[in-house]
This record gives sequence, C-alpha cells and structure tokens, in this order.
Amino acid sequence: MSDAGTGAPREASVDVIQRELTAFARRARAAAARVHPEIPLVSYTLLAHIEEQRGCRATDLAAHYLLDKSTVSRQLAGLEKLGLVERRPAPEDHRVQVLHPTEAGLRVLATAQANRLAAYQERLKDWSSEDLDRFAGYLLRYNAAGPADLSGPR
Amino acid sequence: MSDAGTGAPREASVDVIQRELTAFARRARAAAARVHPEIPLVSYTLLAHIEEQRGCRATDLAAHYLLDKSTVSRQLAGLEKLGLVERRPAPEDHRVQVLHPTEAGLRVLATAQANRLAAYQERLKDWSSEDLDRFAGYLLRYNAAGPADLSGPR
DNA sequence: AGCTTTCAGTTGTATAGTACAACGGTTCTT
DNA sequence: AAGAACCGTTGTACTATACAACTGAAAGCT
Repeated sequence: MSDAGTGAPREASVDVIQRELTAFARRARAAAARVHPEIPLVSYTLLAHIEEQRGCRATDLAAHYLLDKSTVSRQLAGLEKLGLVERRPAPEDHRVQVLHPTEAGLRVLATAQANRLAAYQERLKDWSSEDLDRFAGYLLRYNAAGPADLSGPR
Repeated sequence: MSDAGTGAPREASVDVIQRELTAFARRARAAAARVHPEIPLVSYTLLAHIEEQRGCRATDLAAHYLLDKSTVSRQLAGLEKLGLVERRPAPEDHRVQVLHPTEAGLRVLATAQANRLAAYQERLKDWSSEDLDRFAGYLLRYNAAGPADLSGPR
C-alpha cells in the first residue's frame, strides 16, 4: 500500500512540498522540449486548452494561464503560422476571435498527448493504483486553490 | 481524513497527474518572479543548492538541474555580481571553482526561503497534517525517479 | 617527457517565453 | 454622443536557455 509520508511535522512537509514542486517545475521545460520538439511548446498547452474548451478567446487563455495577453497573442500567431489553430471572428462581438484547433492541430495534439502520457505511464509504472489516485487528488486540490497565490506577500 | 483520490482507474490518474503537474510548472515561473523580484531568480535555486551542498562546482549544478554549463556560468556571473556568491579556486585542481554563498547570499536566501515557505503555508493551511505528509511523500517519490525521464522516447 | 584526450568554465550567438506599455478598433454605459 | 471598458496587436526589453567554439588545466599514454 501507500508508502508515502514520513510522519514529519507540518512545517517539514510543507517545506518538502515546496522544494519538490519547485524541482519539478524547473525540470519540466527541458523535459517538455524533448517530448515534442516539433511544436514550439508552450503553445502545446494553449492548443490543448483551446481544444478542451471547444473554442475560446485569447483573453481566456491569458487569464487561465496567468500570461500577458501579448504573450498569448504571439503564441497564437505561432500556432496559426503552423496551421494548428484557426481564428474565427465572432459575429456577436467584433473584438474577439474565437480560437479553434485545425485538423492538423488536433492530430498534433493527439500525438503529443499520447507521447506525454506514455512518458508519465512509464515513470509511474511502479506505483499502485491507490497511490496514483491519491497523488492525482492531491495535485488537483493543490492547483484548485487558485492560480495566483504561490506568490505570497508582494 | 484524506479526501484525495476519486477511485479513478490508473490511466485517468496518470492523466490527471500529468496535467496538473504541467499546470503547476507553467505557473511556477510567474509566481516565483513575484515572490522575490530582487534576485534574478532561477539563480535563487542555484544559490540554495550551493548553500545546501556547502560548496559545490558549477558542473555539479549543471548536472543536477540538467542545465547547460553555459547557462550555469551566466547565472553564477549574475549571482557574483550581486555579491551573493563567491568563487574560490580549488587548490587541488585549478580548473574548478568552489562556490560558496557570501554573507549577503545567506541573508537573501533566508529571506526568500521564508517568503516562499510562508506562501506555501498559506496555500496549504487547510490541509491536514496527514495529507501534507502524504503529498510530500508522493512528490519525493515522483522526483526521485530521476531527473531526466519525463522525456520519454527521444 | 611529450602528445593527446578529457574536463571546467567562459563567451558568442540564437531562440523561446515572457512582461509592460502604447495603440487601434469595438462595444457598453451613461 | 462621450467616455469607459475591453480585445487583440505591436514595439521593446529582459530572463532563461541551448549549442558551439574556445581557453586553460589535468590526466593518460605511449
């Protein structure tokens, strides 16, 4: 069964969590770049979100990922150039563009997702289903607490 | 007690883990930049490692964080310019420089660490000690699997 | 010893990702 | 209709990063 946990006091646990999440974050980019060199690859994340939402606006992406709208704008420009995303003017509001993955975008996304998942499957292959389930639960809970407040006191 | 976990099948858990870790990683940088704007701040991580190791070489840092040595070199140059790190030539081997935090470095580190920890404490304040402990354990286990292999098949 | 290989770190160059500020259109509110 | 609020783009700048070429130092082999 679960072998996670060491009976450490609260502060120590928080410290470990902080440290390990940070370590993960640092490595994530380099790793991501290796998984799918084909797609510029933060873009991948945006594309995934667009697909999930079945169409969304640039502003939504910015809000969701805490990115500046200029950043999103440029990422989208890249995705469009690659033919992975399509912008459709919204008839209702001429300011907005509704974003949709193209066919090619969906394909790329599916492949990348499969690769990613395979990599994670491999990495987690020795974990019990119970541990996986709990770990997933904790991560959800952690992230659900709201995007911004890793930031602490400004 | 723990409310993590949903009884989901393996694949779904892995998918959630993948997704949530990625979400975290994406947000981490922006958040980090807010926590301590004073220190260029990946540098912070390197500084922390130097301190922990009680002196180490640039190459060690590169290996540990999967960074190119040029990257580390520049980061260190920055830290040195800020007076946070000191390079001491190794008497045994004139190629290497042993890195040590300066007094100022230790101070900055302590402050930053305190801020970070406070931010995490706040974010995790509603978690039970047991959940914290287990979450920490899972993260350790995940990261311990080795730095490189999020990358999957090259 | 002398030559070659290997290792540590720096520097040149290029790229992604990002932010902030300024701007041009568009829509909403008085 | 005027002003405020909003959506997206573009100009500019900076951090983090990689790769490749290079210098200097140590180690290994004849």
